[in-house]
Amino acid sequence: MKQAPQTTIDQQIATRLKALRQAQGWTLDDLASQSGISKSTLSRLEKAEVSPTTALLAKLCATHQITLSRLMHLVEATFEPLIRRADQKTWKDNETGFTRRSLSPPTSQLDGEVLECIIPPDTTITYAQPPKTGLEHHLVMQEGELTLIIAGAPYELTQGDCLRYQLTGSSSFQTPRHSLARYHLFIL
Amino acid sequence: MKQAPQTTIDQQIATRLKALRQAQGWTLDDLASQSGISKSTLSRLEKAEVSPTTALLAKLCATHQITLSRLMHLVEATFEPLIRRADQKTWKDNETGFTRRSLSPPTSQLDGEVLECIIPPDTTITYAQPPKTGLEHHLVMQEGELTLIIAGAPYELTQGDCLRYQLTGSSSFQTPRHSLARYHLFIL
DNA sequence: TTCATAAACGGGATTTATTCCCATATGCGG
DNA sequence: CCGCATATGGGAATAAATCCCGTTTATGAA
Repeated sequence: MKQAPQTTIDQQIATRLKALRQAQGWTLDDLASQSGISKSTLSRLEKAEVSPTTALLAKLCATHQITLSRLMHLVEATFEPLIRRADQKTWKDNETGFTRRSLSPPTSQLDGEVLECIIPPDTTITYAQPPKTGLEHHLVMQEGELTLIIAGAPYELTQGDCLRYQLTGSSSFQTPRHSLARYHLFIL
Repeated sequence: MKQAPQTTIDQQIATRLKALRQAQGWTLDDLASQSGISKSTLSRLEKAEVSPTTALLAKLCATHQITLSRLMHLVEATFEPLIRRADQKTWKDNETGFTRRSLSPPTSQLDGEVLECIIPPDTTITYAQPPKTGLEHHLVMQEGELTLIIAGAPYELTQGDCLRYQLTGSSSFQTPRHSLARYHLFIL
């Protein structure tokens, strides 16, 4: 969910609360009956027309199943804009040697995420199901060669090629004997 | 706007028409009065409960200021998933030597876009206004050094660093004397 | 061509969702 | 303790989309 830059803390809370509600698919009425807060108040809250009392926030957090501190954290958390190469978290699968480096890790305020992946030569990695269906992927080959199969269709990629797809089913990544594959993956 | 994968042509048209309407900020009523089509029909159209007649589509296209063929193109256009390095369009500013290569060009069906940019040494590029405000950028340095100023804040980037920001104001890109800058830019 | 069936369409009522208005309550500073 | 600003709840009003039903139009078979 994209949102315009906010200024005051109340506005940040407002948009966050609205997102929380809509994430559940609830209407103001739904939330009102569950939380015991009138929908009028909820409406004004989400439009940041009033500054909510802590008692009220506590009730809301209760129905949303999150702690007050977590809500505050969600709101305050100003994501780190710059992530140095040295600070990027990497994860390696020791079985296959597959390396996944998080260049731009997920944040509650951003919709996109960037990874750098390295697959050693002569390796096949298959995902039966996507973590979340319909995610948009842009894959940019940096180095080496890679065959991937998306929804049954095979693609042969070499350096500089770019493949876009919306992942809804299984996917398979395969490197040839003589070459690894290093690529950037932009997910949103 | 993200959309789940569609199956039938009517569903594709439906979501596209809805997007067109909402892009203008129009309600069903607004569009109804402008196009001379009842909002009931419009509602059913956008829910793909009926298959629109061509006469009706023509009226709609007229109010949306697009040709019927263009609408059909928008709908049918199945974006090219694979863009080979050799096929990627590049644009070069001969004044500054700034090169911009479109790795994953914009498509009506995708929200993200990928660019590879190269700025020669000792060059400064300044944008007073973003093309569209609030766009989310993920910049990954590939090679060289770059100083950029986003909303007044300066950042020094070297190979492998990643900078994320939502562009709302001016931005400035500057390379040092001794080094160019090559980077990937993910925009959504 | 004609008839039968199915589907699209328009008008208006209905439902759903949010915002506005006003009265009441609750803090907070002097 | 008083007064003022502000939050809150109830309910009315508005906004927006959907549903229902009668009418029209297209399509296909005889």
